[in-house]
Amino acid sequence: MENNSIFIEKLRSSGLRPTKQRLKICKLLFDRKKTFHFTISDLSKIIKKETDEKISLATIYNTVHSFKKKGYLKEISLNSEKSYFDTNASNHHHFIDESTNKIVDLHVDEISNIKIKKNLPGKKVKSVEVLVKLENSN
Amino acid sequence: MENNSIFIEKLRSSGLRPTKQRLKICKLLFDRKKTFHFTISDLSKIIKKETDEKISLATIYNTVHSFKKKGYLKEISLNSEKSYFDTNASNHHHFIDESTNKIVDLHVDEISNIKIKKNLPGKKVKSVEVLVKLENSN
DNA sequence: TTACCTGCAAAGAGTTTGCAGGTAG
DNA sequence: CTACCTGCAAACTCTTTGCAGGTAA
Repeated sequence: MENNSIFIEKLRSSGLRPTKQRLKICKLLFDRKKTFHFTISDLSKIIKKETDEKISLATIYNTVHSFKKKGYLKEISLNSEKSYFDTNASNHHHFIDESTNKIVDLHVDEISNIKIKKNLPGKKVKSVEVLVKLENSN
Repeated sequence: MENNSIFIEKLRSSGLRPTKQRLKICKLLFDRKKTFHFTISDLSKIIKKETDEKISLATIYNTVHSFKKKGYLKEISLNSEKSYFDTNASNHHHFIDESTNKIVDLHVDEISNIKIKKNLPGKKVKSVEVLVKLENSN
């Protein structure tokens, strides 16, 4: 499949064979400048719209989950019926606008340094995620 | 229904009539010293165990959601298949132990003050929620 | 050729809804 | 008496799984 070598490598390192469907998913997710926040059904709809084909849910789920496990995608902790994923896998936080349900990134240098003063025996901090909920300021 | 006046008031102020089932739910949720973190199915199982009766899911959902809307319960933003609720409705944060899925409160004075340095036009901050993910430190 | 992949459809899990009979006010 | 409530079951949504035919290596 020609010269999508970056995507092929991403797939292989995630334990996945590079197939036509998965390369399509890669292109949609990673061939963009800005962070992309999506749900599985968003992704499925975009695929159907942009191409005329449709990739089955099973394939989308397994590809997205493999990328998440490998660290190429991050899952966002919202309280929502759906799972949201983020193509920005670096350490950062989120705004969620509750009037529109839009998610916006909040970089670590846009928030004061966070220090946890309590710790639980036998446990260590794996990650600290901040969710800033927004509402209209009318 | 005798002297459960606090619960009756909680229900009425949430727009709900005080019924036997709802008073039972109130007792389980609010008649305790420590914060209680639960899912709807946890609550349903506890009711079945503690009493010999069973309250239908419809009733549990509508009562819990009314309490949440009124601000007596908080919903916790985890990325989980289920919704978690918290009987501590004050401003605070959470630890989530990913090896056991246990939730522990993190009080605001146990974390450094958080300052958001970015703001979005026309929006104001409604809440800031911190989720600290834990893993075993062995 | 072999192991893995795809698409489909069915199955699961959590949540919501419609409805007929029951209860608070 | 009326409006609201309960329990049940069906419906919905999102996600996962099983399987038969297809494809990468």
